[in-house]
Amino acid sequence: MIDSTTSTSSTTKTAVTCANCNLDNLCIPKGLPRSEVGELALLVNRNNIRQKGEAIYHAGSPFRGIIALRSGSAKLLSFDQNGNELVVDFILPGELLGFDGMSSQIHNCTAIALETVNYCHLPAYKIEILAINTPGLSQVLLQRSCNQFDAQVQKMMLSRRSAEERVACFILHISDRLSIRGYSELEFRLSMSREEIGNYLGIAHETVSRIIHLFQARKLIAVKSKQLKITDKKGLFSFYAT
Amino acid sequence: MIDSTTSTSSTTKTAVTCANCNLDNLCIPKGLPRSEVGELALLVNRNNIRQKGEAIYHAGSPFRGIIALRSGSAKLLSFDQNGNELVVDFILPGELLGFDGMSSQIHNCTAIALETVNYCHLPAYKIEILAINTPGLSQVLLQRSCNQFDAQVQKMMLSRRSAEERVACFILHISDRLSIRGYSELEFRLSMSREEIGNYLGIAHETVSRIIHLFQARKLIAVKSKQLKITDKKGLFSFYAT
DNA sequence: CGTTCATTTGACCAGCATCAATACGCGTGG
DNA sequence: CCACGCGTATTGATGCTGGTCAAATGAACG
Repeated sequence: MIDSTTSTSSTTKTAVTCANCNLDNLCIPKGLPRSEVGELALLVNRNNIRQKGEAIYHAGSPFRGIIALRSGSAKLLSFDQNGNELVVDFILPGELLGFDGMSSQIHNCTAIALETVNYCHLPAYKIEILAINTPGLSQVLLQRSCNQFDAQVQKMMLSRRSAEERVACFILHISDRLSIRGYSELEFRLSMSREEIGNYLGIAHETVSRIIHLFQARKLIAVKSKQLKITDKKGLFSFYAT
Repeated sequence: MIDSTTSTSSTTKTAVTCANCNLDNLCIPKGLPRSEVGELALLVNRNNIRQKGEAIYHAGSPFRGIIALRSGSAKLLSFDQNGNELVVDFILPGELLGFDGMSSQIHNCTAIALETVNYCHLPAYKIEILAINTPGLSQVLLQRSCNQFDAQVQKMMLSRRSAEERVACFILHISDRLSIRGYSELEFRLSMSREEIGNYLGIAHETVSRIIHLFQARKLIAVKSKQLKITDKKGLFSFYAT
């Protein structure tokens, strides 16, 4: 649940606002004029914390606004009628979250922290205020939400491909997203389990294991538990060029 | 391509505006106060026509705005790196189109008419004007675009299910969408080919044929070429309840 | 009335799910 | 510091779903 009363106040250390946040080129303010970033900063709740396994919001709960992950990662889940989890997406630092509740004002997905997360929260009612005072923000949010559309098309593409191609693409996609945010693109930690990867990609977790093993045998990657190192990016890439 | 110079002027018959259009509860104006609908009506290009097989816009072309289908249907395509078509969605009368270009200002999908279509067009630059004068519109567009997100989650669900379940769900989904728009929910024409259905559902067109045959044998549906009649809706429905 | 494309139907087999057993990693407590 | 236990990951064996190839039938259109 989004609940600012559980937030750690940011006044205990140097105040971080949107204008000086290290994510300011990735997060909501991207593309906003500097003056409007200032206005945005006044409306955002910062330093919300969730531990691994805790929910950021639940499916069925009312939409409370848009969330920007500052650190840590999360998974976005949906459930089928039998209660089976479906991993809709993984959310990495600097990425936005919450669009699944904007249409109906009720979330149809659940967001769970995969490790300790720290996030900012732009409350829903403030979005409406901003839409009037800060027309640029509406545009930015609209573009961001349509970004999700682009991402979904990519996912559909993947669902037509072989299990090997899906895993290769998954690894490269995570790598890309991390590198945009300043992390190493060749060596990182997969914060999600094999099961969650399989669920996300639509393949069995055993298949994920087998393919990761195969990629190691082919010297494309080196894996130690959740730590992953890409040793032959071109080799991995060649999977979806064919 | 969106090009209002090829439009048939609406002045030749009784002027249809957003306020008296029979789709006004489904299209962009849904949820807008009446006064704002009037403003919207002034900015929309009406009566754009495309014949079967013609493109409404192409992937790679600049985003020109949001489109609302007044009649006819269309398919939204993407292409993989080998040039294979991927049917991203089918668009039915009263539904909106064009969000795939909003994020980057370049369309990453191609929209093709499946039969003669008549559509309205809200130009991109007018969206920005409206965002200032008509704050409600931004909200509506934002909600609509996030609707797409919800729809994509449903599609991901489908991609985990068996071919039979996918076809059953596809038929029921089309039925629902048509009935919302006042068409018969039990008898309608599938304007797309088996190939396109298969492409959309991620299965081979032969499999689509086989399953449609199977459903007929089980008395769930009656099919004559592209004409389809649902004879046992509950039976079809039971597919994704299990 | 023939040409062309869409659809149907059949036969075969590959990819991946599923089931099962084992190994590994990690935290807990002795 | 090691032993135990539980969850995650790996690895193997088997079978089914649905893809692919091929041929036949049907529909649309000039």
